[in-house]
Amino acid sequence: MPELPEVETLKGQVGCFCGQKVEEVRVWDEVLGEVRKVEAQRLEGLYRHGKVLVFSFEGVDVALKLGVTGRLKVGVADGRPRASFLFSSGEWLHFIDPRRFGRFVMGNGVPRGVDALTPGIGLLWWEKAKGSSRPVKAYLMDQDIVSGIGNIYASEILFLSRVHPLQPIGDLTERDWLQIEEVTRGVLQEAIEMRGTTVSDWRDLYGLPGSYQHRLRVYQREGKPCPRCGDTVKKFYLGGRGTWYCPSCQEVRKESWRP
DNA sequence: CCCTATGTTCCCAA
DNA sequence: CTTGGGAACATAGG
Repeated sequence: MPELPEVETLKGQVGCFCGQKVEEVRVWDEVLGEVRKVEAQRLEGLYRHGKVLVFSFEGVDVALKLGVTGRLKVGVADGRPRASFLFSSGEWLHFIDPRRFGRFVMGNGVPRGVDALTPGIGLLWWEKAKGSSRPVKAYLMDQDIVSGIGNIYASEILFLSRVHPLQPIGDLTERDWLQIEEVTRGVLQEAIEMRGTTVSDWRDLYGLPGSYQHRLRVYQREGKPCPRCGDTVKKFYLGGRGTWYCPSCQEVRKESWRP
């Protein structure tokens, strides 16, 4: 799951716990034992940086990294929680995470790259891409440059930008990057409005799936027709991750001159 | 049994 | 130094 739109969805929904005190913490997976420190503390605010949701308590910030299958559920837990929090309203907030890659990081979580919804990321991408031959898909997913984009949205953003996933980033122009920024913002905002993408585990705070999966153009659509030109969507692996694209719409561009 | 899967991090090699 | 591949983390599902 959890890329930027899913985490933003949770942030909005968890907002109802702001101002409340944590009456009790139950830890079912001792790896997460440190999170007991929030007991008896008031939740003062919530913010999101990339894929990380930060709970700001009176005395400490707790950054939640959801990993692959992490999610939050209010009320009755569907699945076995790794940790549960009782708030003063009497409601439980459960952290469910079958693959157990998620973590609570105590203390001021160090922000990494710039959040993907920050205006100006196109120019940032352009500046940092100069002279590099990295494939653009890996670059969009590099959380140390711009944080929040994962495997699903990277594929969709590149399709809508008409850029091949293997495109060397140093050969893209300023204009290309500004276009990619615009597409990125559009995709992420639309996915937030649709409460994220449920292709397997993702559910929102109330246990409901998102609906952006119905809007996917290429992700996990190998062999199906491209929604723009009708050609067949292809798949390959990049960095161990499935990568989908339309071979007609997304061609690798190269500079006309080479040093 | 085999393969795949929304994330991150580390090691190794070209 | 840069980049890609693979493994590890751990589990579920087709």
